[in-house]
Amino acid sequence: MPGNVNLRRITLRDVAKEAGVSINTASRALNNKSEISPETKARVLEVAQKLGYRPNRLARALRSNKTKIIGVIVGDIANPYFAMLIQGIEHALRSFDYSVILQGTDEDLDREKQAIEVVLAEQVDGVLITPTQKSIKPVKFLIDSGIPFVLMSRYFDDLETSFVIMDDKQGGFIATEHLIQKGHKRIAMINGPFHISSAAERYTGYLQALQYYGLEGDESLVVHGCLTVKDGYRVALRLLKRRRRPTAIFAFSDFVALGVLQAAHKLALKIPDDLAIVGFDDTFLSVCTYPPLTTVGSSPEQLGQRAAKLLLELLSTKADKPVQMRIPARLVLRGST
Amino acid sequence: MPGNVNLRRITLRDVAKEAGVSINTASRALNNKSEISPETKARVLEVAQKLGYRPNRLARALRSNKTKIIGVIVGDIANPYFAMLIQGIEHALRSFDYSVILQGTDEDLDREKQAIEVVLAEQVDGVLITPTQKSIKPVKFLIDSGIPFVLMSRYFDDLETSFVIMDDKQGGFIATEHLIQKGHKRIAMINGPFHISSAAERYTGYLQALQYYGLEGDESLVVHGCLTVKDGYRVALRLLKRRRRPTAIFAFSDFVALGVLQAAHKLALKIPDDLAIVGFDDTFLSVCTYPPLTTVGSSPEQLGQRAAKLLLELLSTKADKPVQMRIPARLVLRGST
DNA sequence: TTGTATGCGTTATCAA
DNA sequence: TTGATAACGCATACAA
Repeated sequence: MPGNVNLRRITLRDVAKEAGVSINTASRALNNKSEISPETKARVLEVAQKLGYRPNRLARALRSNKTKIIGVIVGDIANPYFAMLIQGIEHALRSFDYSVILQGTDEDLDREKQAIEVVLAEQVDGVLITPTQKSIKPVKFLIDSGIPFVLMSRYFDDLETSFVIMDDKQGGFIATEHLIQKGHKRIAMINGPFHISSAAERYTGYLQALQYYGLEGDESLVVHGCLTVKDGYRVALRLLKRRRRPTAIFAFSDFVALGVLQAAHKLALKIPDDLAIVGFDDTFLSVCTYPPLTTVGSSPEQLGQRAAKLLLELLSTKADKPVQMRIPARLVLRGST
Repeated sequence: MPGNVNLRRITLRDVAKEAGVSINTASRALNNKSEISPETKARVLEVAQKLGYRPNRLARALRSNKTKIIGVIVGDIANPYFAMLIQGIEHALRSFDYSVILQGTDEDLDREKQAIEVVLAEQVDGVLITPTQKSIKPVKFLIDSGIPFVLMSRYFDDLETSFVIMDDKQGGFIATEHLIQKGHKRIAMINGPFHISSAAERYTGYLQALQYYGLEGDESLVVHGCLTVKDGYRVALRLLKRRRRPTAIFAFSDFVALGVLQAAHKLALKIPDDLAIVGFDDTFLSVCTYPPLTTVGSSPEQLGQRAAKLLLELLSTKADKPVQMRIPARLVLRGST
């Protein structure tokens, strides 16, 4: 780490001069181009090393139209699900010399548009986004812009884009199935906002499981629109105070399940005896509670990694046909069921 | 949102030509420079608007040596404390047209060095960092590099840098004082790694409070080195299984306190009757548990915001003397004490 | 295999 | 008040 405060930054020109070659030869040496003799290349590399040359990414980006930066847009950074997603992305991109510019939308449409404008303004090479799905417009805008992007966790049925999502329908099914097999008959679902594809699909899976096992659904046991711990707490409290209360709750996410757990504790219900709870996403939260949460999914980190890798492929191959991945959900048994 | 796929991006030259002025006049108009007639300026602005001109940040950055990007380096993005910190930063920077490049260190020294190299390579205008403090080197390197930066949450006693931290000593004091006033005599502390300034200072505050109120400390009730929920769980379990177990635990963070809570539930201890718990940081976690956590601090979001604003000031004023802020800690009473 | 020269889109320095 | 022109550091078409 040569920390040269005063010295001007070493440029390619410096390296070239010192190595006694043209600036262009130096460039080729450093970029692993083929048309160059091994000796020259070695010499240039050595000099570059000696001088502590660091390419100016700005200049390179300006010239090559590639910033090596990826725009990442998620709902809420403080939500553990997104935090883990981001970690996975960062992890996957690190080794490929890509950086991440982060934007949060707070699940707000205007903020989503704004976030997209920002990352486009930064001329990122690609975008990873969890769309709010409050409108299809921002994503359409992304398509029109021509920039490669991958949707994460959510997708649009009527839009031909690349995405990496969970198999949410299946996830909803196995979560519900599990509760049924544990003997539960009154299974509530505290679901996310219905315009979000994952919420809609998990709900479908829930219904299918009930039907498959011959249980009749009870619409009054289903609440949509919950995203936060507070939502989960509030709704669970209401459901659990009913006369014929549910004996099991399938929550949209671990985050929401945390609120359910809180409500259960508040009402002094024993978990899982008085109430069984299944979360979703398999975030670290699910092992942080007492009892630990039974949950469905596969680590958000993995989803983030896959989305990042997919985007990189899209960037390199220029393949124009969208790639769509559904990660199978699995049940992670812990103490809450 | 004019989404022009095919069309070449509008440049300053286009605007200039269309407005019938020189490229340079156009530049002045768009950058609010003074030496320009109001009419010309108005015309240029209008044309720019009509054409949907977006300045190329890369070119601008290359020329002006200002990327309008801030490097943010934190321990662990998935830790709610850091997640909230990041949110605060993002929030504060958004309105000033700065973007954020994010790097996580996992509290690892090599990764910290690497992260710094990355943000420097991206030529960020400034850095916000929560140093691992496993070594002073990375921060020294930052100093040598000449780039403006602000330490967050942690500082080095023997280093003259700008920082924004909590008043951790005071925080440790009031947390402990609160427990003492609740009648507790055997107060354990599950502390963070001692090389981290906040851990060291909270411990000092803890000791001072004990002394101030005439309680004698018991070294066996103090454990350093805990950062995660799992750490908190493991250590709390051990402490609580002792014959003479503590009746209160002061945890290094809400995150650690979550583990303590888990252990308490596991042992079927009633909170706060059998065991009182105080967390630290006032993260959203503290309202997500049952019972909600009494905690100390002031929202990490605020700290992030202040650090970001301070950095912006440093960037604009070029003031060379470090600015150091200590945010007073306050006790947030909730259900766990 | 190597070097020369040009341009990426800005901002800044000078003259006009 | 304006305009021509030179950078910024790099990559690349083309010539040698």
